[in-house]
Amino acid sequence: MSRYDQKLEFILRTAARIFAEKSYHSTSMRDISRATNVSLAGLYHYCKSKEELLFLIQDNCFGRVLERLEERLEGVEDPVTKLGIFIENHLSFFAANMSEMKVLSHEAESLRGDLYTHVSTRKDKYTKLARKILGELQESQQNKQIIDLTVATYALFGMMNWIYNWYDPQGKLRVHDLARHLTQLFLGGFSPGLLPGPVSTNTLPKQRENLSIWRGTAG
Amino acid sequence: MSRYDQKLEFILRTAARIFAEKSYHSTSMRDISRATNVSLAGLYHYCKSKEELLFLIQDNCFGRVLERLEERLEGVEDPVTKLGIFIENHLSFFAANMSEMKVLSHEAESLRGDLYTHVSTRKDKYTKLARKILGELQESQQNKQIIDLTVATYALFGMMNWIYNWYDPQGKLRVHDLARHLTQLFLGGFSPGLLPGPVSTNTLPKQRENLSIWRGTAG
DNA sequence: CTAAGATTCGAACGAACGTTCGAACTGAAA
DNA sequence: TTTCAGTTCGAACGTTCGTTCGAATCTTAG
Repeated sequence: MSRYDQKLEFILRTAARIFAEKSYHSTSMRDISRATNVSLAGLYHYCKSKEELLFLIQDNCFGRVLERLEERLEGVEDPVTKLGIFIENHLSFFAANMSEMKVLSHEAESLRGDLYTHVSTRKDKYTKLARKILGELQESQQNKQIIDLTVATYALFGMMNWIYNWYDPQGKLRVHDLARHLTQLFLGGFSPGLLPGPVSTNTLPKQRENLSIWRGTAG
Repeated sequence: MSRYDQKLEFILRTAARIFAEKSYHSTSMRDISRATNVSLAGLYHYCKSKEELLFLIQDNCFGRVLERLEERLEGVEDPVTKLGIFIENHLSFFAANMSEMKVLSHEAESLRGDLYTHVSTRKDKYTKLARKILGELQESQQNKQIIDLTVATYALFGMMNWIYNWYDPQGKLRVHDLARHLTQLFLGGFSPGLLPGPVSTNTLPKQRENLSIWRGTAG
């Protein structure tokens, strides 16, 4: 690994940390310059723009997650095992690279043009892989079609990606236990056996309500 | 409702839409001026700063969600029903005010100082209410302590709040059905009856791996 | 050593930012 | 009509932004 690559990686790591702390758009190149002890102009020897920094972080991130996932899924047939691997892979990467993964989740729309398209395509591939696993899982059961596949897929990603809002990898809860809990929650639910029957019909508003956030105007 | 209040609300609505589209920090007061047809200086007759705009959006948002939730929860005892109401309330507000709720979820850390504290306190109250409901639900069952309460709470919020990344209120899937699916998924799981047993032990990496996003360096 | 490329940076660029200020306009009360 | 508070805005402020450029410094092959 060349000196150039090492320093670029150091810059990307640092940029990811700051992007995660104060968001991409309110981080200045001067912030990154200060944190890396590389002069403002010097940064542009390692990237052609601030946006490329964000792109490189996101692209590296996705590349590694996908790469490792495909390795781990090789030869596995059982859908339940597949899902377990998927969740474990996603969360352990997340926990080991909180800044980068937060940037990946939170700054999805901060890229524009080709860079955005490139990352979105990868993201789509990743999402579809998850959806496929859930589809296989559903097929392998008797009770089919209970829960919409799209809803389930995004619910899974929501559960997993939301952790950047609360999870502390240094805290008491280990990543592996977190993955176990979320897998169990997703597969078996929070209170298996309970039917949410009365919820779905009795508690609905009986008439049209004003659901607007703002007082006194129609929603 | 005075003319002043009406115009302020119009500005807040518009600002929320733009904040949701291109994020708070990359939206300029000039963008809001252009979209509202209020001059740049004119905006400052209705707010004292750009940050106050964000605060007013978030605070109004939370106020209404909490207010309506407390109304609907009044007198309800059954934890399952409570949870159903909570999810339905959250999601229907989300769907009816996608921009504002996206801003609330996505720009949580964009406020600073007292404004941040104020919104955070409200958010905390809301989170604790959800946690309390889940606690009661867990108490009312035999199988206790299966899933960590903190994990479950944040998983629920992750599932719900993530919808700003994919859900289209104008699309085929109705909010009520979305709420039903998510409630069912959370309570009963995606495939109730399946034990994720083999996942938790067999598929773990047998040795320490490099989990870093970056190639060639230690994680 | 010398030469040549790779790396670094101080200084500056034009553009865009949030905010302010005083003047102009408006509408209703007197 | 006069008055005055409420509302609007053009113009400008000081600051910070991403980026560039030419020169200086460092590294290494010959």
